[in-house]
Amino acid sequence: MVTLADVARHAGVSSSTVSYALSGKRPIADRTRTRIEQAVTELGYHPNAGARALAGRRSHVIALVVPLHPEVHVPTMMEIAIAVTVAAREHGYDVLLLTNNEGPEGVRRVAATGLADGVILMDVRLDDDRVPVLRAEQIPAALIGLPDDPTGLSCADHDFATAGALCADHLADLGHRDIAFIGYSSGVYRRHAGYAERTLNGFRARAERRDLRFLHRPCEGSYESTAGTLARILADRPETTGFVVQNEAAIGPLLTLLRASGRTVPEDASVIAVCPDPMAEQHSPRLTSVTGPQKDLGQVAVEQVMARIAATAAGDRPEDRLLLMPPELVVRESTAAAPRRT
Amino acid sequence: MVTLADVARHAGVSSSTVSYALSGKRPIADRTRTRIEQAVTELGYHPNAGARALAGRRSHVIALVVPLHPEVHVPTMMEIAIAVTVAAREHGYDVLLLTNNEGPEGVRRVAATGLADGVILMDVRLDDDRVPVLRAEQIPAALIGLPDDPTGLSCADHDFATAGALCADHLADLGHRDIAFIGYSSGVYRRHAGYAERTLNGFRARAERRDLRFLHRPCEGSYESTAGTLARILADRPETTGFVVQNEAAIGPLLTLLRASGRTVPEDASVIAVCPDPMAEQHSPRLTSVTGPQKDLGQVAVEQVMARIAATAAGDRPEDRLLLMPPELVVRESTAAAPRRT
DNA sequence: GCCGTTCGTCGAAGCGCTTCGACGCTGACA
DNA sequence: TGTCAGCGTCGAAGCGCTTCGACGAACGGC
Repeated sequence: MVTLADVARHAGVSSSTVSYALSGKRPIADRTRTRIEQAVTELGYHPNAGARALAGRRSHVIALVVPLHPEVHVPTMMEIAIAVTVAAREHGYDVLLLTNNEGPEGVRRVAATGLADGVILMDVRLDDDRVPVLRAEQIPAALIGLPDDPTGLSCADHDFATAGALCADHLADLGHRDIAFIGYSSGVYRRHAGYAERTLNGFRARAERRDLRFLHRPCEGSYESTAGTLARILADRPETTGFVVQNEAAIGPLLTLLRASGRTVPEDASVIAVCPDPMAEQHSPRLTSVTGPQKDLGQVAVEQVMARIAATAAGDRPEDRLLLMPPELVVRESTAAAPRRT
Repeated sequence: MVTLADVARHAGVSSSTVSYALSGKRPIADRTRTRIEQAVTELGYHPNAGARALAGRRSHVIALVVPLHPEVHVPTMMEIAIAVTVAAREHGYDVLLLTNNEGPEGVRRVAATGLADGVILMDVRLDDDRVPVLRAEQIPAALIGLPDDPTGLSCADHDFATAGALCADHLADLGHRDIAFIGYSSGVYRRHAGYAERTLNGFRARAERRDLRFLHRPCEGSYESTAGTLARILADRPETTGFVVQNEAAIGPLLTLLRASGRTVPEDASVIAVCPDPMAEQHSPRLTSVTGPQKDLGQVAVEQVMARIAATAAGDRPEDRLLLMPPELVVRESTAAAPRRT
């Protein structure tokens, strides 16, 4: 193993000089620096992470807590996770993967042991039991999602309320009067997942303002459950012509079932999905959809933890940030003017 | 911050005694140990990870390299990743998330800096450029997947060749003579992803032995591309009655399209999927499928790195292990006896 | 009753890095 | 010409933990 001292000897300087040359925290003469850099490559020096963490009181690692619920849409989550690791690397940070099955204790553990300098929480519930831990231990953190009380925290999320409102507006503009909102399974709502509740609330408020009649139906997402959900909707409200779907798994079945029931999309029924663009693109017909960029969410979260880590290290009180990213509605082939009433 | 020394003072012993009491590496009197444990909880002591890594020459972290290719099935990958972190925790290890966009250099980096004690590689290609790095730097590693030359490595994977053979046998047993194998996009085969090639080879060998006629068609998995693929299959070989699908994304479209073309599954066409059980369950009709357990793969990989880390630390040469997990065929509703020839 | 063990504990020496204070130099300014 | 402010470098003191060797006490065997 090559150490700092080896590099120093090889370059004919003291080890503190090498340290400063590599960190840039003090000015070093150009000649000296190049000599050191050369020694580094010649010897193949890699600074020891443990020693660096110990002496510098920074592990250069952030923890990412990923959800385990079968309800979350895994590719979406994964896209955020990847964006987080990539963004973290740009700050010289690595990402520790934490699952939720250790509970809040896991978060405390990695922070208390100094394994991680900060934490990013995904799939934040309104009353999330990890949040009190963050506050009590003053752990630099960023949440992806919104707890009920975000004071003292940095949060980023899509503006799902607006997303819901956009759906209502779009269908109302097209002349639809009876809408069905097909959501996640009821467990998600019971768990108070913010994204589900906020979308629904945003939709509901705008729907009422626009004089829409609507039904909200949770749905497991399997073919059978979607069939049941749709059958009940059509039985309760046969005049329904607009569908809002916020459940990635239910989209495919819904389209198949509508077709099977003799309804053509978009001539007889309009479907608008709250889902990522690539997913909207791959169905047939391509779906009008509402979404925000996942990647940016991950990046923003990283910036937020970094800011909090820096502030905490400097002894300042970190600034709270709350960022709701505006969603965009993309009109594709699955929505059209409501059919004339018969 | 509470340190070992604080605990020692509080318990009235030396800090080395505390260290030994907590690690169990030397016998400590019961009375002393309980006193120490009490001090630990009273003070809320958490050992500092950096110091531990530095002094103990072990970071207690393994790196998990996840693929970025859009072709891999994300939920499957994530299931393995979760299984890995859970299994690692049981060994007192945490998991560092690495993406492939740093290339082989990322693997070298985490190992050389001592950030990670070992590495788990997912989505291993036959000629994987990370493998030479593992060998050159003697990095304790476990591969999920199979490179062309596994000497000096520990590998675990599903036995995809057998999976392919099971598919051929099942359809042959049911009397099908003309089979179409719908695979991943051609990029996957070009990339020499082992799982794709091995399944196909296993299928091909058994198909020939059983006198089956078959076509292999790569497929992107979108609705449109699946439609094109199916149309071409039926044009080239209209007498095709059996379908093997190894492409999670193509399953839904394929079923819809078969139905649309007037073929009932399983009466007119049998479909067998190489995919995880939950996915097979959620289609309609439920799919006969072949798969092995993802979770076990993650666990096995963790055991393998742990073994190699231990061996390396003890100065021994780690033992190579190659584990191919036998797949299982579950008959559900999508396969039946071939229709009588007309 | 003496020796050799084993058990339980201590002290000290690092692990490889960061960082603080100090110090010699050069150059600008009065 | 003397002074003072950087600049560039060095030495040393830790960071909090593990681990090695040592040592006293208790104990069994002859």
